[in-house]
Amino acid sequence: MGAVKTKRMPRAVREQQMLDAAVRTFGQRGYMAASMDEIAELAGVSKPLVYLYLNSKEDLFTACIRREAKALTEAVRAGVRPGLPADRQLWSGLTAFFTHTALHPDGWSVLHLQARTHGEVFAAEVAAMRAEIVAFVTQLILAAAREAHRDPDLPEREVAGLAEALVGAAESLADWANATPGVTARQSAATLMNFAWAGLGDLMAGRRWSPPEEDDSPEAGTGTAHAGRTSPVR
Amino acid sequence: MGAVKTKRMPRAVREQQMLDAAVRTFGQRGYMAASMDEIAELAGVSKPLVYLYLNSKEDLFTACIRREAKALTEAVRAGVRPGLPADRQLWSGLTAFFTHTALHPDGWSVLHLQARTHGEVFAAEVAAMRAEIVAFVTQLILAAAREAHRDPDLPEREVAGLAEALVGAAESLADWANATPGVTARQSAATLMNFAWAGLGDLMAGRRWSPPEEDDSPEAGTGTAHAGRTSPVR
Amino acid sequence: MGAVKTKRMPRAVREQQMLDAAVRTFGQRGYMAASMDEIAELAGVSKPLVYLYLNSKEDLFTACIRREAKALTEAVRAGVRPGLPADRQLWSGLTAFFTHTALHPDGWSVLHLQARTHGEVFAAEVAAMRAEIVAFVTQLILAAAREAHRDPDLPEREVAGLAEALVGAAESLADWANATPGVTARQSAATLMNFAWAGLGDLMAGRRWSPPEEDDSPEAGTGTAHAGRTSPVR
Amino acid sequence: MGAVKTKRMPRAVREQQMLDAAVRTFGQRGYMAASMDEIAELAGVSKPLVYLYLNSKEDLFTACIRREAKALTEAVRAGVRPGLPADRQLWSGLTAFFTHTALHPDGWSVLHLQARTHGEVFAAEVAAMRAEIVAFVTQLILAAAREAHRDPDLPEREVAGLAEALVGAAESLADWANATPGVTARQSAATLMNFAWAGLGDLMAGRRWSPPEEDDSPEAGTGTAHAGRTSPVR
DNA sequence: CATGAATGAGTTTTCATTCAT
DNA sequence: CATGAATGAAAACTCATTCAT
Repeated sequence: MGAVKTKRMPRAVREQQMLDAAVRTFGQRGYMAASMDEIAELAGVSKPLVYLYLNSKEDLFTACIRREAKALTEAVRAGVRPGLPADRQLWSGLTAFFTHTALHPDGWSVLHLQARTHGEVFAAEVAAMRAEIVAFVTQLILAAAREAHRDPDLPEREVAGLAEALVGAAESLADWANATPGVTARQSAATLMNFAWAGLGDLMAGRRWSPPEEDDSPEAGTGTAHAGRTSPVR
Repeated sequence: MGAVKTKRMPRAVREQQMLDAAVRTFGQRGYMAASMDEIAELAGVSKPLVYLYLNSKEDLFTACIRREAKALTEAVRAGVRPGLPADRQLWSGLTAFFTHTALHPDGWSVLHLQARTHGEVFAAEVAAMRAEIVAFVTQLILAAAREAHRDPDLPEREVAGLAEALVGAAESLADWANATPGVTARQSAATLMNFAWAGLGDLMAGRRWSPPEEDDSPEAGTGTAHAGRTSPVR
Repeated sequence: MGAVKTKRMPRAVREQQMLDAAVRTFGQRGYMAASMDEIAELAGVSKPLVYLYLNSKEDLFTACIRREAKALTEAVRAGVRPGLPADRQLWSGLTAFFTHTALHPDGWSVLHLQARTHGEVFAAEVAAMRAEIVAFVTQLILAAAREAHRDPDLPEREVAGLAEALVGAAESLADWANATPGVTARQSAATLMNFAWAGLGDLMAGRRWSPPEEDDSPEAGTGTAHAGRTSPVR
Repeated sequence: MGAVKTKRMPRAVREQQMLDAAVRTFGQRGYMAASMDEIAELAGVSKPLVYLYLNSKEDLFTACIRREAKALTEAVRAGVRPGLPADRQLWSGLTAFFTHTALHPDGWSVLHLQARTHGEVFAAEVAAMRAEIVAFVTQLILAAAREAHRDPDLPEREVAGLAEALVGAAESLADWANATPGVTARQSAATLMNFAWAGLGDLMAGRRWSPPEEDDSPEAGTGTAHAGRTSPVR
């Protein structure tokens, strides 16, 4: 099993083998630490062929990102049954998401860790995919409100923030699940539903948690502590 | 401000200057893209001195991680008043967390992005800090249950998952807040409390979201879908 | 015009197409910067065919040099009418030379620039052609002396030097004309005749310019100034 | 004798050693065929040091061109005595030129062959130096006319052409002398003076060689032969 | 201590060249 | 013959790291 010296393959096949090797190497070593030598060897071909087909390290990384992003979004889309109620849709989407990230940890590492730490160009590539998912979740939250026959009086901006939080929590859980042996996709999904869905329900019912009035002084000894985004020390 | 040509400083001070420069460079460029030349110049010292004090690039990076991890945990700890009810404690802890990550974006980048993308050794360093914070949050959740005079009958394992989710969501929000102008620490904290605390409350009241019985077939055609962390195809 | 997809041409024709493409590419890019890929594509054939017919890049370049050298010498020869007086013969030879180099700038670039800058082997190839032309010019100078019924008492060696100078000046002028828009072949030839022929006439009449006696000290402080070709410092 | 492993030299000295090695390598191999490895080894240093001091192959080549151009122009300038009559000035300038090119054949190859065949940027660098020399020669021709108390009625443009021809002839002769053992700088200078100076004298006296009226048809069989710069087949 | 001089070992990338079909 | 698949060898360039002064 593994890279048997198979010669003379059609281009399309070889390209996939190269992408497989690249995703694995980039996912484990990181973009910069991954060497084209290693990728070529893992793919079972010579370096010039990698360049002939994929042009450059940058292009190769971009191709990886695109392929993995497409695979992930399609897995999630395929996992969701359009007709179901909102919570069921969210559940099945999350399950598909955690299943896919568990089956393709290197692809997930490329998307979630590597692509975001190695240049705006790559980050933008992932941001496009993420935006699509956030939009999907936003629709689900609004649908849930409609199903409950409530007018949650939630400003659009807040809904966006909640969707962000939910997606972000899912991403973190995926990392954690991949790093923690024994956690299944269903468990991750259940944890997240329990953690968030009831909170969302309360929110839509108008019950929200109110912060106390200016009681704190974190960042001990610093008067500007509550300033949040005041220009940080550079 | 910055690298004034000041001679003859005690070693401890010089080391801090070097770490300042290193955190900033690693945070902005990434571990591999950061060059020792740049760090030394930014610190206003010669390269051999950096090696004399900090041995190697790896050691320097590790030192950065340790310093920033310590600073972050201490900031959070200092923000929490032990006597308060659990929700207030969580609120103040989150506010301290978001405040600190906003004031030290390069340090946060080193901890959350760079350390996790450049080798197991560095990742382990951060994992230790994270474990501490997760433990703290776990205590809060249990305290909340006690305060509600309920026995939520939550298995330890599930509590751990919830704490993970909460911490993970906070991390994601910190990234998002740092990348989105105009979001204050208080706002981030409020969003997260609204998003999660009610869900936690429901959970502790015994109301939980129940997944449907084995209805899904994610990763179409693959029987191992529910296997979560079964060894992925390598 | 150019590489139409015409199949099944006789070998000789295909070879000429390849040489056309090669001369053009070598002339414009230079020997090393020219890639076999580019040449094959410009010739409208596949790379292996180029190797089948012409063996290697070196052989291909040599073939280019030979073809262009032959074309140039034949053009000059064809331009000269054997029966005319020496000055008229020189004039028509020069005109033919400047006309040819203007019509085939890439060929001229290959001969005069590229072949001389990329290795002894190629330079020798051109040197052979040049020797032929120099010999022809030498004959013309001697003929001119005979026509003038003078015995100029020119040592053979000096005649050789003069022929060299004339040919060299012609080469320089050809480069200059090719780089300067608006200069015709007749103009170049006229400039050179005016520049040199009277000088030659005077020489043959025994009037020569005499250098002063050892007055100079070029290459200040170096006693070897008059040494010309003594082995230079290596 | 040669590159003894001398360590720890001041930067200025090492840079000259590197330029020496580079001029020699570029002059003999050509710009593209010269490898930075070879240059570094010949200079007796490691490659990184070459890059540290001279940035890139392009910059290194440019530095070579500049240094050699400066050396050549200064050698010629130093060889000319301002007070002398024009022919004596030209004689001493030519002698200095041929002496210098003979003593520094690699430098001359870099200037005359390599720099002109490897990119506009380099060619421009040499063109500047050449323009300076052509201007100097132009002044000499005009001075000669003045000394002869003649108004040669030569249009400025024609004088420029003659200066070009003279400089071009000198360049060609320098190449030839460097390739032909036994030719001294004085001999080259004398040949060129004999070849050209009398011709110039005749020209200034109003005696010029007149081409016959449209008698020729070089480039046998081609009707466009006399067109000089008609667009060549591309 | 501080610093300029110096390098070993690696990186990405390109190209002439060949074979199997 | 024609062509797509494939590579050995080398090139330019970079960087963490170390001494001698």
